[in-house]
Amino acid sequence: MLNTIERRHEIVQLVFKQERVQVPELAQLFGVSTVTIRNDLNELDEKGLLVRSRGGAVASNRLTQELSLKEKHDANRGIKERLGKFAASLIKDGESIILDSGTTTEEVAKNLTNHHGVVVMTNGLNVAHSLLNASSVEVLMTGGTLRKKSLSFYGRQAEQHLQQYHFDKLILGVDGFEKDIGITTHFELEALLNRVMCEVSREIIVVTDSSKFNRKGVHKIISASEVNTVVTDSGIPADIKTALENAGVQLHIIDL
Amino acid sequence: MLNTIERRHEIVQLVFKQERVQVPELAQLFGVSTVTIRNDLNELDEKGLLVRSRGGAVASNRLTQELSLKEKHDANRGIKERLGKFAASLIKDGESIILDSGTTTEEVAKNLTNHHGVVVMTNGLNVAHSLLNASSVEVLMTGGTLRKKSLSFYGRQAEQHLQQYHFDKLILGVDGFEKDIGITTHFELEALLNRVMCEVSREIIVVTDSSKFNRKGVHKIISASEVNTVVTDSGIPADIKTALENAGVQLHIIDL
DNA sequence: AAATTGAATTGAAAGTAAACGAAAGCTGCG
DNA sequence: CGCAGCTTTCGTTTACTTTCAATTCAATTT
Repeated sequence: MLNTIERRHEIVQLVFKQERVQVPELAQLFGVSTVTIRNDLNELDEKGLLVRSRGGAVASNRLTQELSLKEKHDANRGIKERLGKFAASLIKDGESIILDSGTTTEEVAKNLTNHHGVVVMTNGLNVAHSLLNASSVEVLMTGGTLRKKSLSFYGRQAEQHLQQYHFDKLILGVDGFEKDIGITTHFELEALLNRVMCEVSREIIVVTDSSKFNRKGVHKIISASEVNTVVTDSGIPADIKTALENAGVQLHIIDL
Repeated sequence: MLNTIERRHEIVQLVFKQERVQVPELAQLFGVSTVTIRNDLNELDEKGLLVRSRGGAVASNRLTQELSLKEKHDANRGIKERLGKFAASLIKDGESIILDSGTTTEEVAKNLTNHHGVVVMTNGLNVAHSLLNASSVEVLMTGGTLRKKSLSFYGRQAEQHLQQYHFDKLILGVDGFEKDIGITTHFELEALLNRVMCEVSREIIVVTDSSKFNRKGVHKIISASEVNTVVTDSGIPADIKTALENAGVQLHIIDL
């Protein structure tokens, strides 16, 4: 039997997943009365987490935004968690690093709570958020213009800010990784900023689940051979694996 | 037998691991009364380490926090909401503004969702977060060094970033407001940044509940006469009211 | 456009489990 | 000893859910 918060949590998830829900459907699903469901829906509407409609509720934009992140999370969550955990282990106490925005790097951030004296620069709101609990990690942020879709900051200001520092390591999440073209992304400003990140970092670590290989976005960040280290899962295609090894890239492959 | 700190630590781990816990379950597990467990859970909820629910607690994340049944027991919350709403009405479509960090300015942010073409620069993580829903508001962030206690960014980088812009209005929340000394705060870097904010804005609007009058912090931001507009509640002391009026400051007083 | 109709919503009352508050009891420490 | 910080007990209060009746709503049919 779920309590109020859990039930409402589920409702929000459900509304997000299927766009709309109906009162009787929910009542049956949770084994409570329709009145209770109506109370829930009204409360959630009040908080802006969904929009009430007669007979049920529909998703609100806001949610779609906030959860678009969460959802991506779901698809490969398990993998990303493990990649994040491993990537975090590559960071030593006392180092200064850049954490790119994105769900994978967010997982890295979550695993930095026990690191000491680490300085983390990021352009991702979610990353900064995850680092709030890491009491001995200093958090810097690039600032810039917020792209709400990805909860991250871009723009000339962010780039200028980065150029005034130098970091030990950069942990980069990517949209696409092809062996000939290199690392790519869909959003131009992101590519620009990522390029600056690469410039001001001694070591470039790419963390990505294997689904990103042989995919390419429009905007190139850097070529594959410039990457120092890749953390990925065992789904990595064989040809890319050998190509990276030949290029002298250090590969860490996490078994699924 | 575990001591309080150890027990609470265990509780947090447990909540994290199994998503939810229940009071009787924990009471039995640790061999203490349910009242003690409830105290623990309430403490941990305050600290944001979990979210209290009736009968137990659930793991903390963005969603559950919003769902959290208990609204902040901040006595001034109601006032702040109203001040925020009013201050937001001072902003016209198309203007560019700075929103200082803080709970009061966060309330302003929440009321900007229906403004169009507004550009908001902020140094507050919570402000940025609140503006995620405002689809036609562009959000800029100063970046800088994160001060976790106040969820906001400070430092030279933030100041430099601001100096490259010019804004129509600055909405400032303050720690202290004295008629002779002016606006003050407790944290030096905040004072420095706020001073830059004042420099790059045409109009300075201070939003504060009346409890801040005749309190002073260590670091002065600007003197009272430099403020263009003050939004506060009717608890403002009479002498400050007349002093501000004489200084040509525009006063908006919200009735309690 | 008015009337009809069945579903959805609202409001009030009641039951139950949980939470709260105050006072008293423990425990360890200077 | 006496204080401070937890913890317990116990009586009271609150929160949540349900039931049931009354009302509103939306979409037909007349």
